[in-house]
Amino acid sequence: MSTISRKQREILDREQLILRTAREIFRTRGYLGLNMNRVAEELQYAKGTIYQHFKNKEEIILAMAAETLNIRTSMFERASEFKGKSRQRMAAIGCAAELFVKWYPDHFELEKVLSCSSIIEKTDEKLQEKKNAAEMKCVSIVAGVVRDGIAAGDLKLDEQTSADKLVFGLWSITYGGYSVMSCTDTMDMMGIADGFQDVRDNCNRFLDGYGWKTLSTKFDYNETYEKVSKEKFSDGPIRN
Amino acid sequence: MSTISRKQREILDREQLILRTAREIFRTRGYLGLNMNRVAEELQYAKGTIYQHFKNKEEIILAMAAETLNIRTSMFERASEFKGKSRQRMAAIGCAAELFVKWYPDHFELEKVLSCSSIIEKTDEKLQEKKNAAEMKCVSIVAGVVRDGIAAGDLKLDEQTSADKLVFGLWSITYGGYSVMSCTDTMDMMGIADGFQDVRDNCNRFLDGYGWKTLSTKFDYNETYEKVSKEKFSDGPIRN
DNA sequence: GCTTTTTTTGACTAATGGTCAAAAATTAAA
DNA sequence: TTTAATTTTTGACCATTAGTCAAAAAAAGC
Repeated sequence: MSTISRKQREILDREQLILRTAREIFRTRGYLGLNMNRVAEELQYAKGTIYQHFKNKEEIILAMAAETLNIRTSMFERASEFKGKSRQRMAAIGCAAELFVKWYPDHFELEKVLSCSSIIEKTDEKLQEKKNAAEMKCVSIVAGVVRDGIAAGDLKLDEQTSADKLVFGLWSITYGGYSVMSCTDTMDMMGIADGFQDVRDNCNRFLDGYGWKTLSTKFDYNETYEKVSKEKFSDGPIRN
Repeated sequence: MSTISRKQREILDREQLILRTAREIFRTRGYLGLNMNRVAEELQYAKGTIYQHFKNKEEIILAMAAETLNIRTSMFERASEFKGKSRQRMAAIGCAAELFVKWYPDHFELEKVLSCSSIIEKTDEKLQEKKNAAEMKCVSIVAGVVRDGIAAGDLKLDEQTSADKLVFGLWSITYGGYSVMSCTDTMDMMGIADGFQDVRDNCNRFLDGYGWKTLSTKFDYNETYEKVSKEKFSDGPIRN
């Protein structure tokens, strides 16, 4: 006999159902096309029932983002377990980040919406913290590899440079790069043809700048990407 | 005798008035707090009159962004005229970018809103192109300095690296960095105290990675920032 | 002056957000 | 099994905002 009733289970399952449906609506019609009426109609529930689960559509979006961020976390975790020198493990995480963007292209759109302050302000702080926690985990995985690099003597940071600053830099290059990529106009304008490759290379040069061994000018990290992709992520995206 | 009538002038001026008012509303109440009713009420015009100028609030936001982007362009132009070696001129543009973010903090919020595809899709393509043109100018100023660096022999790029890729990288670091900074939660999470300094440093290390002379490990570019700030931007923000 | 053209207005419809009392379903007690 | 108490669901309802358009007002032309 389970600890929760059949009804309770039903309600819990419905939460997933709502998120799945909302994801589909968001994917096809975007932020402005997603609304509580439509979700309710699609699922053949009354509007009030949906409101029992989420205060507003912004909370649905936040919950969806938290969901995919958790997937990203597990991808980062898996990547960080790649066997190799510290900088190769960093490249492995880069590979995970790249695959994540390719596999879950909608996630970025969610993030962009949630970055608007008047939108995120409509959501409950508790829910925000859930998303932050997921992001935090990702950050700490990256920071862990940086620290491993330092411990192994592959990377030496001076007084002014903290491991966090380096993580911040990588975050900026990838987040910024993928953001710019999501606007084709800007990409054309900049004359960037293969954004993914350029983000890789820019990360590498950045790490070269901090002198993290082995420098990308001495070692082809694209090979590592290939290897990680095969070894760790050959199953393809996790669907839920 | 002017070529346009008094009435025509009045209408043209009102466009500015609308943008100024909308900016104030957007600044205090954000995307969701800005609406055509409020703008009309604030200006004591009928709603229909506002609609004569802008199809919807998204177009107002786009127009505001184009306006501030033009200011940024002129700041970049001024910075690129700084007398010094190529890499110092690049630092000068970094200084301009930093001051722009500090002086016009609302602009980033506009950009975040406009990065949401379902929002930007509501606007007229002609208007989008106006904003893109302003951004394009900024990009080409940066690309110009990169090319100058190559011409002067301060920077040597290999086969796989185009000047554009380098610009893309700088764009990613600054855009990504400032984006992350605009969310205090993420900053705390990452343990970043002085984001502006870290963006500077990360840009420098990135350029070091590409070997752009003089390396930041050999030269203090913070001094250049100071100098540029005094020489080129001592008047403070342009208000309109 | 009068006529034509342009501009402004705000009442109107439509769509969405969000609430809540009543109805239906479920669970607990007798 | 029946009845009472509790929980969940429903959709009518109100408020807000988007967007339209015929009529009124203002401006321009003659």
